[in-house]
Amino acid sequence: MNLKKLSKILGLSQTTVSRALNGYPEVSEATRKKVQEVALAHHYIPNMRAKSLATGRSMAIGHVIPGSTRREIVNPVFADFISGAGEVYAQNDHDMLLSIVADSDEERTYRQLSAKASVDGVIVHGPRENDPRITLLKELGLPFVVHGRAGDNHGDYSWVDVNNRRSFERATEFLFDLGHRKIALINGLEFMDFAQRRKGGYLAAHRKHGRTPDPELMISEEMTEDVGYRRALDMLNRAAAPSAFLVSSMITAIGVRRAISDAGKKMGRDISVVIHDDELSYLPNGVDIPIFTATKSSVRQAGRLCAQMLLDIIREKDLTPRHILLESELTVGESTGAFQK
Amino acid sequence: MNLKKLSKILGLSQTTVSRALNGYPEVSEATRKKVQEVALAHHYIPNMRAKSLATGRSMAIGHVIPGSTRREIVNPVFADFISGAGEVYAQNDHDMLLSIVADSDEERTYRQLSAKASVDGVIVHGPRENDPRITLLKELGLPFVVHGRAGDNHGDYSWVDVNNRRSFERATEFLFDLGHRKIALINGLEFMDFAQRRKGGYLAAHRKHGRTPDPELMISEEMTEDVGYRRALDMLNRAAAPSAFLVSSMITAIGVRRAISDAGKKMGRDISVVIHDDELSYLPNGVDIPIFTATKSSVRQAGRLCAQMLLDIIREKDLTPRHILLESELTVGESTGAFQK
DNA sequence: GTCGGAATCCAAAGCGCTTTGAATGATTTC
DNA sequence: GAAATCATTCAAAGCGCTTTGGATTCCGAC
Repeated sequence: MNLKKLSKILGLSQTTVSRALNGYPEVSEATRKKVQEVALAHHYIPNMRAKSLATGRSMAIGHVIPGSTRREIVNPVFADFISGAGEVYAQNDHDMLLSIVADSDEERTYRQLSAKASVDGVIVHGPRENDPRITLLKELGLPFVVHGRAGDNHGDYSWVDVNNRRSFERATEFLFDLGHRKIALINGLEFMDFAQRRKGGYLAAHRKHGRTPDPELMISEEMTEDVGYRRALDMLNRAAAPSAFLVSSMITAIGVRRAISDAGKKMGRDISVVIHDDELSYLPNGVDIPIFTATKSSVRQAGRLCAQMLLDIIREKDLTPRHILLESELTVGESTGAFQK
Repeated sequence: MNLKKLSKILGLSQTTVSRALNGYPEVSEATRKKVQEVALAHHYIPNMRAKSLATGRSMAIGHVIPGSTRREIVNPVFADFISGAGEVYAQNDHDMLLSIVADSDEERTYRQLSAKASVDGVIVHGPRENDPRITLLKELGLPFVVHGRAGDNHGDYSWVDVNNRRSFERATEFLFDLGHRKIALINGLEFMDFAQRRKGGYLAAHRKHGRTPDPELMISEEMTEDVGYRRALDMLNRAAAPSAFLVSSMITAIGVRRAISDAGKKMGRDISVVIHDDELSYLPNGVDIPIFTATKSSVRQAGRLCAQMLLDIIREKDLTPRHILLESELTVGESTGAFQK
């Protein structure tokens, strides 16, 4: 079923049928009703390819995910993010186009997405400091929203971010207040912007308390379970073992917890742990009482906000930068306690 | 830059330029070379909307994910799956279209996807027994591949699945051989096909050993960490506590491990655990020695196979059903040991 | 009566590509 | 040397929709 056939059935022109269905005022209410009925009865749904070509809008948003070296796609954090974004797209009748690409192909992918005209805008994931993608997208004139920020110069593009620096500063201070002095930081990959900010917060808190952190206690790696396990175990076996861990992700923290347990210690009593909790659906931080003390911020909600912001930008055709800075909530759970000599 | 301009620059017709770029033989090598050079120099990439309309192929594959009640999308297993599929799409110049929809809208979404012509085929996720989506897709004539199977009648559609029944039968027998008799099964949601098959394997092993499993030890729920924790803890506190757990997912197993630890027991010594390991990138089952004894099968690889199968079906225009049944590997880790009286 | 303007509707152009069917030279065949 | 063949190239139609720029009809107003 297509427009041509449908209008033949109705005895109307394609123009009128198209207008009737798209809510234009130049068509009488009587005919509009009739058209809608017949369209429904014949399961008529406009061919999107044709519609896109005619309108110049593809009604789709692109998400380009680094897939090989940096395995962002498999990061459960990402899954929750696109789940939130997808909700918004569904409500607004948009599609989500996912491209999983090797790092080296990233620029080419964006260029293609823009030239092929298969999307109306993109969400940029996992920004690094001074991320080249941002310059590229501005040059291409393709609307975009960054999930996170890319370095200090973040006034001239749109983004949604968590106040990572503040979160980790507070978390570190919280541990200081409990009496901890040797606090390990198990962070995400060095070149990720959020990791830099979190480190910044961690360092700021140390400065404030007049202390220099032990560089051996600060590590930056991919946020997998086994990294958390191995690194924490290593640290716990050192002479200058930490009494507390500040961990960038729930996944890594699960590894840290395993390490603590394997080292014969008890989390919350012998060793304190504070995590950043993205409120992952499949890894909730306890049900009534939080398992981990955490700086909490829903990444699913961030996905919703990014998507909504991008759709607004596209609809309003207004590229002036918008920003949303989310504050995390510090929730105290069972994984922290006063420092035991 | 578009075809029209490009052909004007070249002093050729659109026909010739199009053919030169698409590798048709009716164009001399000299002109083809020239065309390719100029196209590259001007960053010419054909507009996909127009190309789709003209060819009738959208070069995109749809993945429809239940998003609200059943939160499949946020299942980390899913993330690894689409990562594998995405690889194959990228190699074959296809896009991935992700639709996250409420369960109630699922049928409508498939109809739309088909009518809107925005995809050339779809992957069906999380099949239930006698899944209505399969009938629908056949009726619509939209090529598809199911990840998993939907009940016993699985000869007449294409699928890629793990031999779940056999996996869990072997795993159960493995525990029997170690002397365990009270074996708990912490399974996925009842109506999911894979959960049924795993239960089937678990029951078959029991029958073989002439034992009836305690129904209180068999649970079916969403595969989150906290479900694993709460259910395992409940069971461990019962009079007739199990000595071993058979767990459907790494995520749930992490909760089970936490419960065992909280119950003051040691996994591998006091309580044995066997899991199904989908080889999730962010939750690897140990690096050298496996943490958990597991029936192992890479879901990322399953994603690759599904994608490749679907692309083949579309390319060959041959809808005759194809099947791949993957066998899992039983790897013995540190989470199992002989039954201690 | 005629005119102007609403209210409806329509024919046809256009979105950027592929593809059919035909034209143009160049080359071969008899 | 004319006819037939081949290698290249092109003009134009078509994919299914939107949208521009009229047409047509029907009114009340003058």
